[in-house]
Amino acid sequence: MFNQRIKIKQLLSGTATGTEVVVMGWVRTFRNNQFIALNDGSTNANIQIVASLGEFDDAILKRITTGASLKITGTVVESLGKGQTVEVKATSIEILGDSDAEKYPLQPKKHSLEFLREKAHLRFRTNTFGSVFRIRHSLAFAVHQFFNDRGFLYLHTPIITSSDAEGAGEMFRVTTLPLEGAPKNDAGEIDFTQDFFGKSTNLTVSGQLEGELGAMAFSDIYTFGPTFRAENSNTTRHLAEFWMIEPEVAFNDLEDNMNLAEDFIKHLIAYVMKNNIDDLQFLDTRLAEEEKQLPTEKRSGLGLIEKLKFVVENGFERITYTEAIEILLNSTHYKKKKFTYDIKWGIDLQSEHERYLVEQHFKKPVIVTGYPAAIKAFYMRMNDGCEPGKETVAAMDILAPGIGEIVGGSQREERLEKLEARMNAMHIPLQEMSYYLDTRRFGSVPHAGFGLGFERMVQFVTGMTNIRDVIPFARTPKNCEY
RNA sequence: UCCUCCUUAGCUCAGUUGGUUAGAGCACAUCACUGUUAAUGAUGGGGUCCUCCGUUCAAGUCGGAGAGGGGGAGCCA
Repeated sequence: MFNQRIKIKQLLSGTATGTEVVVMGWVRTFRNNQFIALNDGSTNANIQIVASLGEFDDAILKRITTGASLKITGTVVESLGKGQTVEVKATSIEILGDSDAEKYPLQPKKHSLEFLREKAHLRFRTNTFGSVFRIRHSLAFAVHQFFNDRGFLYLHTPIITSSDAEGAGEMFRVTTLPLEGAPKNDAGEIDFTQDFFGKSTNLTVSGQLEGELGAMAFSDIYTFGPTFRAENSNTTRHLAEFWMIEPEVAFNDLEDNMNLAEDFIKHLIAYVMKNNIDDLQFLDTRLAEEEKQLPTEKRSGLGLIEKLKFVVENGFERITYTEAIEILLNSTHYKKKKFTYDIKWGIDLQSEHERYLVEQHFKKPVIVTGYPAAIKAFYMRMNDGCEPGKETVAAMDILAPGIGEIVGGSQREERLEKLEARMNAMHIPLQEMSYYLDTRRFGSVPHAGFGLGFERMVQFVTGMTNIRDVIPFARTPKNCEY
């Protein structure tokens, strides 16, 4: 058997001195022709391998370059140096893979995130991305743990869908028809009856509608899968391909929904704080150094770990849309005319408004409920007893410092007549959505759910400011490498 | 899609009112040193100044167009 190695994380967590070990990994630095900092991705901490002078051929030593992969056999010993408590005194060094020092792009120095973004296949080997992607993994695990512990069923909703009425954004078409000379029907339109599925299909923009179908049988379901939006969005918080978590719960109202979302977010953060504290500490330090470059007013004030701790330990602020508008209208920020966009009841809150509420006014996550019906999706439940012209829906958005909207959700409209009326008003074809309306026809129940953008959650927990740095291979307009 | 900023060595960046041979640190190579912590010291190699067009005696520097990237906005998660 080739692989009898010990992982560096395990080795560093208390292997007795004198133990014979095999370690494998990639060279981070090679100092003084004697000291190899070896990393295997299990942790940012390197194990120092000592290649004592005179014990190894120059031909081997020359091949120990940054990025090269090694198999080391040796003994765990107490370190004579100051930077580490233990090290491995090598008895054999095997070069598994050479790395041409002149051509290897990563150097033992700080690289810009922009540069590393273009070297996405190698950036995993850096401390920053090592930490980010270990945390991303932990968050994904914690998602499943949270819902499994609560008896939710993980429902796999389709990636390819024929439903185009969700209205969540521009869709990527899926077709096997030829680009040139696609078959046309009598009306001169492309004839999708000849397409692979016999109809027009797209990549999903949300699993919610299918999720609702599952919730109407299993009571509590969640989805966690890739989602695709063909929006021409060029921002630090949008991707064309991203992962979304969408729980859908029968018998829940809006308040249950908010409680679930808040518990969920707190669970994710607490899990990472428990299981990835060394990675968080690395990112915390990194962020603090980055913030030193910023002018005082742009600094966040709280360190990364402090911020996470604060979120876990404090309740999210809960306000209605109407209250939010009042707060904004009464703010000195508004009176000094510092908002670009006008504020009045009925507008959709702009980024600057959300940021003001979260970062200036409350300084913590805020849940805004009861948005005007006119600016929200058809499936959201109409609130009863609204003033005419000021109809609201049982929607809720969770706004987080630094990234804005992290969760969007609602209690769904379970009353068939009201739902149909709303769909008609919004020109959504009832015929195509007949399957969806069936849930309201046969044993409809109050239910609610939300969507959480997984990458935005990773951004929040890691403090990374650009969403392209929290997904292994980002897909954005005009960019689909790898 | 809109606004704005940027593009000089492998990387990070400097480059004066347009002026002669475009610099630094790191990286890389060679040598020295050898318990180093992004090792150190010496020496050396390394440039389509993003591309094209224009202004000028002269363009890395000024103007225009294009490409790529960053930040912000809209759309949203």
